[in-house]
Amino acid sequence: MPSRQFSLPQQDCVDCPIRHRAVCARCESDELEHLEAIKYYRKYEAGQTIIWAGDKMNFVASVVEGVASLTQTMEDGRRQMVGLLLPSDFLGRPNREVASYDVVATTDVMLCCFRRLPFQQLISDNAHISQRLLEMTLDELDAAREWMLLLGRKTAREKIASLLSIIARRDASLKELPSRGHVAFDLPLTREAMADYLGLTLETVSRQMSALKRDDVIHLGGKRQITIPDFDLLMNETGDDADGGML
Amino acid sequence: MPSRQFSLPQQDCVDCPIRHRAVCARCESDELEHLEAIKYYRKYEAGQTIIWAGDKMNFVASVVEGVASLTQTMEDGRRQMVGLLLPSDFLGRPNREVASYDVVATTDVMLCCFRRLPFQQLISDNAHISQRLLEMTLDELDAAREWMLLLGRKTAREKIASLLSIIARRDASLKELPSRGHVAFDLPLTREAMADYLGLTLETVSRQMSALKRDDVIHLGGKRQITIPDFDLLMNETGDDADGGML
DNA sequence: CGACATCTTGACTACAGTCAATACTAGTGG
DNA sequence: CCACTAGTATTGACTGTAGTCAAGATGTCG
Repeated sequence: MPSRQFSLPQQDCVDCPIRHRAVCARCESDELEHLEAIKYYRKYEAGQTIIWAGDKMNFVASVVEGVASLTQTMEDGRRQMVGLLLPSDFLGRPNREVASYDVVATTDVMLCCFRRLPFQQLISDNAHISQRLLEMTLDELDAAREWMLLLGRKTAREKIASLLSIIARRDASLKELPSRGHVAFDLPLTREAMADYLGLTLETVSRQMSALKRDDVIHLGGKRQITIPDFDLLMNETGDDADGGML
Repeated sequence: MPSRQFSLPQQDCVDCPIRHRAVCARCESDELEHLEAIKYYRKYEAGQTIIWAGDKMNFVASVVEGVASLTQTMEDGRRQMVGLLLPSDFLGRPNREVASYDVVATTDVMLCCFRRLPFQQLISDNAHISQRLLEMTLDELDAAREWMLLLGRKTAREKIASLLSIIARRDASLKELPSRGHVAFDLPLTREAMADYLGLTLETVSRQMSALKRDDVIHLGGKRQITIPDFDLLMNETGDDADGGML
């Protein structure tokens, strides 16, 4: 099957929606010019696999729009999502040729790609890029560890509540709305993707969603439109500290 | 309770056992001098808490000897280990004052500490250190994601087998022995610590250890001395690809 | 030897998984 | 417009793995 990805016309970095959060956040205008020279855009449709584990990757990229997931698969088909890539998140690893995980577009996705070798060169020359990349990697590591607590110790109900609160919160921060009181958002994941994320089966996800609805913690309009009447009520179900912890 | 940690006499970096794997691995001799100026050693006894989550940390450090664990605790006492620090691993996060996790010495531990502010200065000035730190952080992220697959999708038996194979392998690499065929090593973790690592209860850990013994996958001499008659047999129990995957 | 940690084993329970039937939704074509 | 299909989601009945509670066993150190 031929790839459906295609290139898009060059866009100006200064207009970029992720300009101040992505790996290029700290760059000055002359540094941006170097990046402009090696960047190109690619678009993927929802459901498309961007990279298979084991593939050779000749680029790294920032997610500009949409949601993608990193997934590990065992021989017998058991799957675990190990990362969720949102706008401004970084994809790929400098100095590594081969992808470690499957990367799948959960929604339509736009990537800002950099050819890997020139990008590696930039990293060793340019402190602003490598410092920002370090910072972002440390944040991802913190998120991965938070997730390990969820996978290892939380109940199914707590897992669902935690996932909803995470998505609600980042959705709010994107729209610059407060994440308290009444909150509404679109769920960009299928029940199966939620199950892969949470280490559950899709039946258990469905059951717990129904239970949270029955208990008026969430309301559903259609399958994907979520309304949370009281954000504190949801937070009580996550098992986390009431005050949001130290992160 | 007063801290039992104490400082030790200065040691020379060139004699350091982790010289070529730690955050200082890439440093030239003049760069080492800068590190020497801000470093000091600290020793902790097995069982001692090195840092509490929420504590202010005024240093970062490399583990020189011993094993320490990073643990997250929920309000109701449920605990999940989220990191295992071995010799050469890095502790602490530049640009962060407050610790995110409890750090506990599993065995006696020796740290090579750097005062945080001067170290941050070094990172922004010195590409060798920040590049090495980025590389180590990316490795830790990969390990965390491997661990997420274990927590989310593996059975209790597979979890135990995976943990034993991980410890066996790094023990072998430390002693520069092959990790195949007949292998023997000391388990540096209690049953409870294993349970915290694997997202299980200590009873389940004990039962599965007994089961693996019954099936001749492992032999026990005392509680902590593990012998593996055939490493491939153990690998078959981990649920991982036979060929060891792409990592 | 006795005291305390750690570990093992047993009986029972419960939470989430499995298998299967049914419902809902959106898209396609007659 | 409706019928048909395919993908997604819900619900039910049953099973099984790991958790809970509790009693003993083993090991270590004073």
